[in-house]
Amino acid sequence: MAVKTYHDIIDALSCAATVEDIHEACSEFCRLYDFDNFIYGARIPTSLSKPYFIYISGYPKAWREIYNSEGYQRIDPTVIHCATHITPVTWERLFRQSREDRRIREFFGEASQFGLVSGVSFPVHSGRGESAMLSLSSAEARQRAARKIQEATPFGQMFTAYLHEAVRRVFSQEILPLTNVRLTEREKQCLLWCAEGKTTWETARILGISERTVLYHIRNASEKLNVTNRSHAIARAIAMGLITPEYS
Amino acid sequence: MAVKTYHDIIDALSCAATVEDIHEACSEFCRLYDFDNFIYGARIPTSLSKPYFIYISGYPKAWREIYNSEGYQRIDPTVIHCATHITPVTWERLFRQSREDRRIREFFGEASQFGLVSGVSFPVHSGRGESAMLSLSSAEARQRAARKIQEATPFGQMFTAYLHEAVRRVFSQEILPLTNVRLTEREKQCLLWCAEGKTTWETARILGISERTVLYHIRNASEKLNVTNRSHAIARAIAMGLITPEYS
DNA sequence: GGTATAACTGTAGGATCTTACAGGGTCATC
DNA sequence: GATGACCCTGTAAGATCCTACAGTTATACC
Repeated sequence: MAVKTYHDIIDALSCAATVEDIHEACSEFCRLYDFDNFIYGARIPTSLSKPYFIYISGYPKAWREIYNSEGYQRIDPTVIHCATHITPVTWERLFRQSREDRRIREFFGEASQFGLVSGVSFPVHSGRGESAMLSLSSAEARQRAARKIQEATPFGQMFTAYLHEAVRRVFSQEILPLTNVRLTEREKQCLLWCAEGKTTWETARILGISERTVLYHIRNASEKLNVTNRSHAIARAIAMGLITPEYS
Repeated sequence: MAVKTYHDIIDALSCAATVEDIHEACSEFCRLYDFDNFIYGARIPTSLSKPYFIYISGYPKAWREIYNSEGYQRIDPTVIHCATHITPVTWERLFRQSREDRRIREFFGEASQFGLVSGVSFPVHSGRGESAMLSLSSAEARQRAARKIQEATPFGQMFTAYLHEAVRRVFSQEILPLTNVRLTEREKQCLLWCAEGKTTWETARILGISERTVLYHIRNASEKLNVTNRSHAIARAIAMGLITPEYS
Protein backbone atom coordinates (compact mmCIF):
# COMPACT_ATOMS: atom_id res chain seq x y z
CA MET A 1 0.00 0.00 0.00
CA ALA A 2 1.12 3.50 -0.79
CA VAL A 3 2.53 5.78 1.86
CA LYS A 4 -0.22 7.62 3.66
CA THR A 5 -0.57 11.27 2.93
CA TYR A 6 -1.57 14.05 5.20
CA HIS A 7 -5.11 13.98 3.85
CA ASP A 8 -5.44 10.24 4.36
CA ILE A 9 -4.61 10.70 8.02
CA ILE A 10 -7.10 13.52 8.48
CA ASP A 11 -9.72 11.37 6.77
CA ALA A 12 -8.84 8.46 9.04
CA LEU A 13 -9.30 10.75 12.02
CA SER A 14 -12.68 11.86 10.76
CA CYS A 15 -13.80 8.24 10.63
CA ALA A 16 -12.05 7.09 13.82
CA ALA A 17 -14.40 5.12 16.04
CA THR A 18 -12.11 4.01 18.87
CA VAL A 19 -9.21 5.31 20.91
CA GLU A 20 -7.01 2.83 19.06
CA ASP A 21 -7.98 4.37 15.71
CA ILE A 22 -7.01 7.77 17.02
CA HIS A 23 -3.79 6.44 18.49
CA GLU A 24 -2.96 4.90 15.15
CA ALA A 25 -3.69 8.14 13.32
CA CYS A 26 -1.30 9.98 15.64
CA SER A 27 1.39 7.36 15.11
CA GLU A 28 0.82 7.59 11.39
CA PHE A 29 1.19 11.35 11.54
CA CYS A 30 4.43 10.98 13.49
CA ARG A 31 5.80 8.58 10.88
CA LEU A 32 4.84 10.88 8.02
CA TYR A 33 6.65 13.86 9.51
CA ASP A 34 9.47 11.92 11.14
CA PHE A 35 8.57 12.38 14.77
CA ASP A 36 9.25 9.66 17.32
CA ASN A 37 6.49 10.10 19.80
CA PHE A 38 3.39 12.06 20.74
CA ILE A 39 1.09 12.87 23.60
CA TYR A 40 -2.32 14.42 23.46
CA GLY A 41 -4.11 15.72 26.54
CA ALA A 42 -7.50 17.38 26.91
CA ARG A 43 -9.52 18.76 29.74
CA ILE A 44 -13.22 19.08 29.33
CA PRO A 45 -15.49 20.88 31.77
CA THR A 46 -18.38 18.78 32.98
CA SER A 47 -21.40 19.10 35.19
CA LEU A 48 -19.39 17.33 37.87
CA SER A 49 -17.13 19.30 40.13
CA LYS A 50 -14.03 18.15 38.28
CA PRO A 51 -13.22 18.41 34.59
CA TYR A 52 -12.80 15.28 32.55
CA PHE A 53 -9.24 14.55 31.46
CA ILE A 54 -8.34 12.55 28.39
CA TYR A 55 -4.85 11.44 27.41
CA ILE A 56 -3.74 9.63 24.32
CA SER A 57 -0.09 8.92 24.58
CA GLY A 58 2.82 7.08 23.09
CA TYR A 59 5.17 8.49 25.74
CA PRO A 60 7.20 6.11 27.94
CA LYS A 61 5.22 5.07 30.98
CA ALA A 62 8.19 5.61 33.24
CA TRP A 63 8.40 9.26 32.22
CA ARG A 64 4.68 9.80 32.63
CA GLU A 65 4.85 8.37 36.14
CA ILE A 66 7.70 10.65 37.11
CA TYR A 67 5.89 13.55 35.48
CA ASN A 68 2.73 12.93 37.47
CA SER A 69 4.35 12.20 40.78
CA GLU A 70 6.54 15.30 40.52
CA GLY A 71 3.59 17.43 39.46
CA TYR A 72 5.54 18.60 36.42
CA GLN A 73 2.39 19.91 34.74
CA ARG A 74 2.82 22.93 36.99
CA ILE A 75 6.19 23.88 35.50
CA ASP A 76 6.06 22.19 32.09
CA PRO A 77 6.53 25.15 29.70
CA THR A 78 4.65 23.38 26.91
CA VAL A 79 1.59 23.06 29.12
CA ILE A 80 1.85 26.66 30.25
CA HIS A 81 2.28 27.91 26.71
CA CYS A 82 -0.65 25.89 25.39
CA ALA A 83 -2.93 27.05 28.19
CA THR A 84 -2.33 30.69 27.32
CA HIS A 85 -1.62 30.78 23.59
CA ILE A 86 -3.18 29.72 20.34
CA THR A 87 -0.03 29.35 18.30
CA PRO A 88 2.23 26.30 18.23
CA VAL A 89 5.59 26.45 19.92
CA THR A 90 8.82 24.55 19.51
CA TRP A 91 10.48 23.14 22.58
CA GLU A 92 13.68 24.78 21.44
CA ARG A 93 12.08 28.15 21.80
CA LEU A 94 10.71 27.35 25.26
CA PHE A 95 14.13 26.08 26.26
CA ARG A 96 15.76 29.29 25.14
CA GLN A 97 13.19 31.38 26.96
CA SER A 98 13.79 29.51 30.21
CA ARG A 99 17.44 30.42 30.31
CA GLU A 100 17.39 31.51 33.92
CA ASP A 101 15.09 28.94 35.46
CA ARG A 102 17.11 25.94 36.60
CA ARG A 103 14.05 23.83 37.39
CA ILE A 104 12.83 24.07 33.83
CA ARG A 105 16.24 23.29 32.37
CA GLU A 106 16.40 20.23 34.58
CA PHE A 107 12.90 19.30 33.49
CA PHE A 108 13.97 19.38 29.83
CA GLY A 109 17.09 17.41 30.71
CA GLU A 110 15.09 14.73 32.48
CA ALA A 111 12.68 14.44 29.53
CA SER A 112 15.63 14.03 27.15
CA GLN A 113 16.62 10.86 28.95
CA PHE A 114 13.37 9.35 27.75
CA GLY A 115 14.00 10.30 24.14
CA LEU A 116 11.97 13.50 24.40
CA VAL A 117 14.73 15.76 23.17
CA SER A 118 13.16 18.14 20.68
CA GLY A 119 9.60 18.73 19.65
CA VAL A 120 6.69 21.00 19.10
CA SER A 121 3.42 21.54 20.98
CA PHE A 122 0.07 22.59 19.56
CA PRO A 123 -2.67 24.16 21.65
CA VAL A 124 -6.40 23.85 20.99
CA HIS A 125 -9.15 25.87 22.60
CA SER A 126 -12.67 24.97 21.71
CA GLY A 127 -14.70 27.96 22.76
CA ARG A 128 -16.72 25.61 24.96
CA GLY A 129 -14.16 25.83 27.75
CA GLU A 130 -12.38 22.74 26.53
CA SER A 131 -8.67 22.97 26.05
CA ALA A 132 -6.26 20.43 24.71
CA MET A 133 -2.76 20.08 23.38
CA LEU A 134 -0.71 17.78 21.21
CA SER A 135 3.02 17.42 21.59
CA LEU A 136 5.16 15.78 18.94
CA SER A 137 8.62 14.72 20.02
CA SER A 138 11.84 13.69 18.37
CA ALA A 139 14.98 12.10 19.79
CA GLU A 140 17.07 14.25 17.46
CA ALA A 141 18.98 17.19 18.86
CA ARG A 142 17.11 20.49 18.88
CA GLN A 143 19.19 22.11 16.15
CA ARG A 144 18.99 19.14 13.81
CA ALA A 145 15.25 18.69 14.25
CA ALA A 146 14.46 22.37 13.71
CA ARG A 147 13.88 22.08 10.00
CA LYS A 148 11.53 19.12 10.01
CA ILE A 149 9.61 20.66 12.90
CA GLN A 150 9.16 23.88 10.99
CA GLU A 151 7.91 22.08 7.93
CA ALA A 152 5.49 19.92 9.86
CA THR A 153 4.05 22.74 11.93
CA PRO A 154 1.13 23.92 9.75
CA PHE A 155 0.05 20.32 9.27
CA GLY A 156 0.44 19.57 12.94
CA GLN A 157 -1.65 22.59 13.85
CA MET A 158 -4.49 21.45 11.67
CA PHE A 159 -4.09 17.81 12.63
CA THR A 160 -4.51 18.85 16.25
CA ALA A 161 -7.84 20.52 15.55
CA TYR A 162 -9.17 17.41 13.81
CA LEU A 163 -7.67 15.24 16.52
CA HIS A 164 -9.55 17.11 19.17
CA GLU A 165 -12.83 16.81 17.31
CA ALA A 166 -12.21 13.10 16.81
CA VAL A 167 -11.49 12.64 20.50
CA ARG A 168 -14.67 14.50 21.37
CA ARG A 169 -16.62 12.19 19.08
CA VAL A 170 -15.05 8.96 20.29
CA PHE A 171 -15.37 9.89 23.94
CA SER A 172 -18.86 11.25 23.48
CA GLN A 173 -20.34 8.23 25.24
CA GLU A 174 -18.33 9.00 28.33
CA ILE A 175 -18.48 12.75 27.94
CA LEU A 176 -22.05 13.17 26.87
CA PRO A 177 -23.72 12.22 30.14
CA LEU A 178 -21.42 14.75 31.78
CA THR A 179 -21.53 17.52 29.24
CA ASN A 180 -24.67 17.00 27.27
CA VAL A 181 -26.83 19.09 29.52
CA ARG A 182 -29.59 20.56 27.44
CA LEU A 183 -31.03 23.76 28.75
CA THR A 184 -34.35 24.97 27.42
CA GLU A 185 -34.63 28.32 25.70
CA ARG A 186 -36.10 29.94 28.78
CA GLU A 187 -33.49 28.44 31.09
CA LYS A 188 -30.74 29.86 28.91
CA GLN A 189 -32.39 33.26 28.74
CA CYS A 190 -32.83 33.45 32.50
CA LEU A 191 -29.23 32.41 33.16
CA LEU A 192 -27.98 34.78 30.52
CA TRP A 193 -29.68 37.81 31.99
CA CYS A 194 -28.53 36.87 35.48
CA ALA A 195 -25.00 36.55 34.11
CA GLU A 196 -25.44 40.10 32.82
CA GLY A 197 -26.01 41.21 36.38
CA LYS A 198 -29.79 41.45 36.27
CA THR A 199 -31.80 40.59 39.36
CA THR A 200 -34.68 38.16 39.34
CA TRP A 201 -37.11 41.06 39.15
CA GLU A 202 -35.29 42.71 36.25
CA THR A 203 -35.01 39.44 34.37
CA ALA A 204 -38.72 38.83 34.88
CA ARG A 205 -39.48 42.24 33.43
CA ILE A 206 -37.16 41.73 30.45
CA LEU A 207 -38.68 38.36 29.61
CA GLY A 208 -42.20 39.46 30.41
CA ILE A 209 -42.85 36.75 32.98
CA SER A 210 -43.19 36.64 36.75
CA GLU A 211 -40.33 36.60 39.22
CA ARG A 212 -41.46 33.20 40.37
CA THR A 213 -41.05 31.80 36.87
CA VAL A 214 -37.53 33.14 36.56
CA LEU A 215 -36.68 31.40 39.83
CA TYR A 216 -38.31 28.27 38.49
CA HIS A 217 -36.19 28.24 35.34
CA ILE A 218 -32.99 28.96 37.21
CA ARG A 219 -33.77 26.16 39.63
CA ASN A 220 -34.40 23.72 36.79
CA ALA A 221 -31.19 24.75 35.08
CA SER A 222 -29.29 24.41 38.35
CA GLU A 223 -30.58 20.88 38.81
CA LYS A 224 -29.57 19.92 35.28
CA LEU A 225 -26.15 21.45 35.85
CA ASN A 226 -25.89 19.78 39.23
CA VAL A 227 -25.02 22.97 41.05
CA THR A 228 -26.09 24.64 44.26
CA ASN A 229 -26.72 28.27 43.45
CA ARG A 230 -27.03 30.90 40.78
CA SER A 231 -23.37 31.87 40.62
CA HIS A 232 -22.36 28.26 40.28
CA ALA A 233 -24.94 27.70 37.56
CA ILE A 234 -23.69 30.68 35.59
CA ALA A 235 -20.06 29.65 35.95
CA ARG A 236 -20.75 26.13 34.78
CA ALA A 237 -23.09 27.12 31.97
CA ILE A 238 -20.43 29.46 30.64
CA ALA A 239 -17.66 26.91 31.07
CA MET A 240 -19.73 24.36 29.18
CA GLY A 241 -20.52 26.81 26.43
CA LEU A 242 -24.26 26.64 27.09
CA ILE A 243 -24.51 30.38 27.39
CA THR A 244 -22.20 33.12 26.15
CA PRO A 245 -22.80 36.39 27.95
CA GLU A 246 -21.87 39.70 26.35
CA TYR A 247 -22.04 38.33 22.85
CA SER A 248 -24.60 39.59 20.41
CA MET B 1 12.53 40.91 -4.72
CA ALA B 2 11.81 37.20 -4.47
CA VAL B 3 8.29 35.92 -4.03
CA LYS B 4 7.29 35.87 -0.38
CA THR B 5 7.02 32.49 1.23
CA TYR B 6 4.64 31.31 3.86
CA HIS B 7 7.25 31.83 6.57
CA ASP B 8 8.00 35.36 5.44
CA ILE B 9 4.36 36.25 5.88
CA ILE B 10 4.16 34.71 9.33
CA ASP B 11 7.30 36.61 10.28
CA ALA B 12 5.80 39.82 8.93
CA LEU B 13 2.73 39.21 11.06
CA SER B 14 4.87 38.67 14.12
CA CYS B 15 6.45 42.08 13.57
CA ALA B 16 3.31 43.89 12.44
CA ALA B 17 2.86 47.18 14.26
CA THR B 18 -0.18 48.66 12.53
CA VAL B 19 -3.48 47.55 11.08
CA GLU B 20 -2.03 48.31 7.65
CA ASP B 21 0.83 45.87 8.25
CA ILE B 22 -1.67 43.20 9.15
CA HIS B 23 -3.86 44.04 6.18
CA GLU B 24 -0.83 43.77 3.94
CA ALA B 25 0.13 40.39 5.42
CA CYS B 26 -3.38 39.09 4.73
CA SER B 27 -3.25 40.37 1.15
CA GLU B 28 0.16 38.80 0.75
CA PHE B 29 -1.20 35.51 2.01
CA CYS B 30 -4.09 35.71 -0.46
CA ARG B 31 -1.67 36.33 -3.33
CA LEU B 32 0.52 33.41 -2.30
CA TYR B 33 -2.34 30.94 -2.24
CA ASP B 34 -4.33 32.50 -5.09
CA PHE B 35 -7.27 33.86 -3.14
CA ASP B 36 -8.98 37.06 -4.19
CA ASN B 37 -10.15 38.49 -0.94
CA PHE B 38 -10.27 38.06 2.82
CA ILE B 39 -12.09 39.19 5.91
CA TYR B 40 -11.04 38.78 9.51
CA GLY B 41 -13.39 39.43 12.41
CA ALA B 42 -12.84 39.12 16.14
CA ARG B 43 -14.93 39.65 19.21
CA ILE B 44 -13.19 40.28 22.48
CA PRO B 45 -14.98 40.36 25.83
CA THR B 46 -14.34 43.52 27.81
CA SER B 47 -15.23 45.01 31.12
CA LEU B 48 -17.86 47.05 29.32
CA SER B 49 -21.26 45.63 28.69
CA LYS B 50 -20.47 44.98 25.05
CA PRO B 51 -17.62 43.02 23.54
CA TYR B 52 -15.08 44.78 21.37
CA PHE B 53 -15.32 43.94 17.67
CA ILE B 54 -12.42 44.13 15.28
CA TYR B 55 -12.64 43.70 11.53
CA ILE B 56 -9.87 43.67 8.98
CA SER B 57 -11.35 43.36 5.59
CA GLY B 58 -10.69 43.48 1.91
CA TYR B 59 -14.33 42.72 1.12
CA PRO B 60 -16.36 45.11 -1.04
CA LYS B 61 -17.94 47.82 1.06
CA ALA B 62 -21.25 47.45 -0.71
CA TRP B 63 -21.48 43.83 0.33
CA ARG B 64 -20.51 44.58 3.92
CA GLU B 65 -23.23 47.21 4.11
CA ILE B 66 -25.86 44.84 2.82
CA TYR B 67 -24.55 42.18 5.18
CA ASN B 68 -24.83 44.43 8.20
CA SER B 69 -28.15 45.98 7.37
CA GLU B 70 -29.69 42.57 6.66
CA GLY B 71 -28.21 41.11 9.84
CA TYR B 72 -26.66 38.29 7.82
CA GLN B 73 -24.32 37.37 10.65
CA ARG B 74 -27.30 35.55 12.14
CA ILE B 75 -27.63 33.15 9.20
CA ASP B 76 -24.13 33.24 7.68
CA PRO B 77 -23.08 29.56 7.86
CA THR B 78 -19.40 30.48 8.04
CA VAL B 79 -20.01 32.53 11.17
CA ILE B 80 -22.12 29.80 12.72
CA HIS B 81 -19.56 27.15 11.93
CA CYS B 82 -16.67 29.17 13.30
CA ALA B 83 -18.52 29.97 16.50
CA THR B 84 -19.04 26.28 17.25
CA HIS B 85 -16.10 24.48 15.67
CA ILE B 86 -12.34 24.50 15.73
CA THR B 87 -11.73 23.07 12.29
CA PRO B 88 -11.71 25.05 9.04
CA VAL B 89 -14.56 24.65 6.63
CA THR B 90 -14.96 25.21 2.93
CA TRP B 91 -17.89 27.23 1.69
CA GLU B 92 -18.66 24.43 -0.70
CA ARG B 93 -19.30 22.13 2.18
CA LEU B 94 -21.51 24.63 3.96
CA PHE B 95 -23.40 25.18 0.73
CA ARG B 96 -24.00 21.45 0.34
CA GLN B 97 -25.15 21.16 3.94
CA SER B 98 -27.69 23.94 3.51
CA ARG B 99 -29.51 22.15 0.75
CA GLU B 100 -32.96 22.74 2.21
CA ASP B 101 -32.59 26.24 3.55
CA ARG B 102 -33.54 28.72 0.85
CA ARG B 103 -32.42 31.74 2.83
CA ILE B 104 -28.87 30.41 3.03
CA ARG B 105 -28.76 29.51 -0.66
CA GLU B 106 -29.87 33.01 -1.44
CA PHE B 107 -27.24 34.39 0.92
CA PHE B 108 -24.52 32.50 -0.96
CA GLY B 109 -25.99 33.67 -4.24
CA GLU B 110 -25.95 37.28 -3.16
CA ALA B 111 -22.33 37.00 -1.96
CA SER B 112 -21.32 35.54 -5.33
CA GLN B 113 -22.39 38.73 -7.02
CA PHE B 114 -19.60 40.47 -5.13
CA GLY B 115 -16.98 37.98 -6.25
CA LEU B 116 -17.31 35.89 -3.09
CA VAL B 117 -18.00 32.64 -4.88
CA SER B 118 -15.88 30.01 -3.21
CA GLY B 119 -13.74 30.08 -0.13
CA VAL B 120 -12.75 28.70 3.23
CA SER B 121 -13.22 29.95 6.78
CA PHE B 122 -10.95 29.41 9.75
CA PRO B 123 -12.11 29.69 13.36
CA VAL B 124 -9.94 30.75 16.30
CA HIS B 125 -10.83 30.47 19.96
CA SER B 126 -8.41 31.88 22.43
CA GLY B 127 -9.35 30.30 25.73
CA ARG B 128 -9.85 33.83 27.07
CA GLY B 129 -13.33 34.04 25.65
CA GLU B 130 -12.10 35.71 22.51
CA SER B 131 -13.20 34.26 19.24
CA ALA B 132 -12.28 35.21 15.75
CA MET B 133 -12.42 33.98 12.19
CA LEU B 134 -10.71 34.49 8.89
CA SER B 135 -12.43 33.89 5.58
CA LEU B 136 -10.50 33.61 2.34
CA SER B 137 -12.52 33.98 -0.83
CA SER B 138 -12.08 33.28 -4.50
CA ALA B 139 -14.10 34.33 -7.50
CA GLU B 140 -13.54 30.92 -9.06
CA ALA B 141 -16.37 28.40 -9.16
CA ARG B 142 -16.57 26.08 -6.15
CA GLN B 143 -15.50 22.97 -8.01
CA ARG B 144 -12.53 24.63 -9.69
CA ALA B 145 -11.29 26.27 -6.49
CA ALA B 146 -11.53 23.07 -4.44
CA ARG B 147 -7.99 21.96 -5.01
CA LYS B 148 -6.22 25.20 -4.19
CA ILE B 149 -8.41 25.60 -1.14
CA GLN B 150 -7.48 22.16 0.08
CA GLU B 151 -3.80 22.82 -0.39
CA ALA B 152 -3.89 26.18 1.35
CA THR B 153 -5.94 24.99 4.31
CA PRO B 154 -3.20 23.92 6.76
CA PHE B 155 -1.34 27.13 6.11
CA GLY B 156 -4.48 29.19 6.43
CA GLN B 157 -5.27 27.56 9.75
CA MET B 158 -1.91 28.44 11.16
CA PHE B 159 -1.89 31.87 9.58
CA THR B 160 -5.17 32.59 11.32
CA ALA B 161 -3.70 31.81 14.73
CA TYR B 162 -0.77 34.16 14.16
CA LEU B 163 -3.10 36.72 12.66
CA HIS B 164 -5.20 36.73 15.79
CA GLU B 165 -2.18 37.16 18.03
CA ALA B 166 -0.94 39.99 15.83
CA VAL B 167 -4.30 41.71 15.98
CA ARG B 168 -4.32 41.37 19.76
CA ARG B 169 -0.91 42.95 19.93
CA VAL B 170 -1.66 45.81 17.56
CA PHE B 171 -4.99 46.59 19.19
CA SER B 172 -3.61 46.21 22.67
CA GLN B 173 -3.70 49.97 23.22
CA GLU B 174 -7.41 50.03 22.55
CA ILE B 175 -8.11 46.66 24.10
CA LEU B 176 -5.93 46.88 27.16
CA PRO B 177 -7.88 49.55 29.04
CA LEU B 178 -10.98 47.42 28.46
CA THR B 179 -9.55 43.99 29.10
CA ASN B 180 -6.53 44.60 31.24
CA VAL B 181 -8.35 44.31 34.51
CA ARG B 182 -5.92 42.97 37.05
CA LEU B 183 -7.47 41.11 39.93
CA THR B 184 -5.39 40.46 43.00
CA GLU B 185 -4.69 36.92 44.17
CA ARG B 186 -7.33 37.16 46.87
CA GLU B 187 -9.91 38.63 44.56
CA LYS B 188 -9.42 35.77 42.15
CA GLN B 189 -9.60 33.20 44.92
CA CYS B 190 -12.80 34.63 46.31
CA LEU B 191 -14.45 34.79 42.90
CA LEU B 192 -13.24 31.32 42.06
CA TRP B 193 -14.76 29.72 45.12
CA CYS B 194 -17.99 31.60 44.59
CA ALA B 195 -18.02 30.35 41.01
CA GLU B 196 -17.71 26.87 42.49
CA GLY B 197 -20.95 27.46 44.34
CA LYS B 198 -19.49 28.25 47.75
CA THR B 199 -21.24 30.77 49.95
CA THR B 200 -19.47 33.69 51.53
CA TRP B 201 -19.20 31.75 54.77
CA GLU B 202 -17.76 28.66 53.08
CA THR B 203 -15.30 30.72 51.07
CA ALA B 204 -14.19 32.48 54.24
CA ARG B 205 -13.56 29.11 55.87
CA ILE B 206 -11.67 27.77 52.87
CA LEU B 207 -9.41 30.82 52.69
CA GLY B 208 -9.10 31.13 56.45
CA ILE B 209 -10.39 34.71 56.57
CA SER B 210 -13.55 36.38 57.80
CA GLU B 211 -16.80 36.61 55.88
CA ARG B 212 -16.43 40.35 55.87
CA THR B 213 -13.12 40.08 54.04
CA VAL B 214 -14.54 37.82 51.38
CA LEU B 215 -17.27 40.39 50.77
CA TYR B 216 -14.59 43.05 50.63
CA HIS B 217 -12.61 41.25 47.93
CA ILE B 218 -15.67 40.45 45.86
CA ARG B 219 -16.75 44.06 46.06
CA ASN B 220 -13.33 45.27 44.93
CA ALA B 221 -13.28 42.79 42.07
CA SER B 222 -16.79 43.85 41.06
CA GLU B 223 -15.72 47.46 40.92
CA LYS B 224 -12.72 46.64 38.77
CA LEU B 225 -14.91 44.58 36.48
CA ASN B 226 -17.52 47.29 36.42
CA VAL B 227 -20.37 44.97 37.38
CA THR B 228 -23.26 45.08 39.77
CA ASN B 229 -23.32 41.76 41.55
CA ARG B 230 -21.59 38.50 42.22
CA SER B 231 -23.07 36.56 39.32
CA HIS B 232 -22.14 39.30 36.92
CA ALA B 233 -18.62 39.44 38.30
CA ILE B 234 -18.18 35.71 37.89
CA ALA B 235 -19.56 35.73 34.35
CA ARG B 236 -17.27 38.53 33.28
CA ALA B 237 -14.21 37.21 35.04
CA ILE B 238 -14.68 33.88 33.29
CA ALA B 239 -15.38 35.51 29.93
CA MET B 240 -12.21 37.57 30.28
CA GLY B 241 -10.19 34.55 31.29
CA LEU B 242 -9.32 36.03 34.69
CA ILE B 243 -10.55 32.94 36.48
CA THR B 244 -11.05 29.41 35.22
CA PRO B 245 -13.34 27.43 37.49
CA GLU B 246 -13.21 23.65 37.64
CA TYR B 247 -9.68 23.47 36.34
CA SER B 248 -6.95 22.05 38.47
C1' DG C 1 -56.83 9.29 26.66
C1' DG C 2 -52.36 9.03 28.87
C1' DT C 3 -47.65 10.66 29.14
C1' DA C 4 -43.98 13.74 28.72
C1' DT C 5 -42.09 18.25 28.17
C1' DA C 6 -42.04 22.98 28.64
C1' DA C 7 -43.76 27.20 30.33
C1' DC C 8 -46.04 29.50 33.83
C1' DT C 9 -47.64 31.30 38.77
C1' DG C 10 -48.40 32.30 44.08
C1' DT C 11 -46.86 32.56 49.12
C1' DA C 12 -43.75 32.64 52.88
C1' DG C 13 -39.81 31.87 55.80
C1' DG C 14 -35.11 31.48 56.04
C1' DA C 15 -30.54 31.85 53.84
C1' DT C 16 -27.48 34.69 51.49
C1' DC C 17 -25.81 38.78 49.39
C1' DT C 18 -25.14 43.87 49.14
C1' DT C 19 -24.15 48.24 50.94
C1' DA C 20 -22.86 51.75 54.10
C1' DC C 21 -21.12 52.77 58.30
C1' DA C 22 -15.86 52.75 60.43
C1' DG C 23 -11.68 51.18 61.05
C1' DG C 24 -6.18 48.58 61.52
C1' DG C 25 -2.06 46.42 59.52
C1' DT C 26 2.03 45.14 56.17
C1' DC C 27 5.02 45.96 52.47
C1' DA C 28 7.42 48.09 48.62
C1' DT C 29 8.49 52.37 46.50
C1' DC C 30 9.39 57.11 45.86
C1' DG D 1 8.21 59.51 55.94
C1' DA D 2 4.51 59.60 52.73
C1' DT D 3 1.94 57.11 49.33
C1' DG D 4 -0.22 53.43 47.22
C1' DA D 5 -1.44 48.60 46.86
C1' DC D 6 -3.00 44.91 49.18
C1' DC D 7 -5.06 42.41 52.97
C1' DC D 8 -7.89 42.24 56.89
C1' DT D 9 -12.21 43.02 60.20
C1' DG D 10 -16.90 44.36 62.63
C1' DT D 11 -22.02 45.64 62.65
C1' DA D 12 -26.53 46.27 60.88
C1' DA D 13 -30.26 47.13 57.70
C1' DG D 14 -32.26 46.10 53.53
C1' DA D 15 -32.22 43.75 49.03
C1' DT D 16 -32.08 39.53 46.83
C1' DC D 17 -31.99 34.68 46.46
C1' DC D 18 -33.31 29.86 47.69
C1' DT D 19 -36.54 26.33 49.03
C1' DA D 20 -40.69 24.04 49.95
C1' DC D 21 -45.29 24.27 49.82
C1' DA D 22 -49.16 23.68 45.70
C1' DG D 23 -50.83 24.20 41.66
C1' DT D 24 -52.51 25.54 35.79
C1' DT D 25 -51.94 25.48 30.76
C1' DA D 26 -50.33 24.19 26.11
C1' DT D 27 -48.25 21.09 22.96
C1' DA D 28 -46.49 16.90 20.95
C1' DC D 29 -46.44 12.06 20.71
C1' DC D 30 -47.83 7.29 21.47
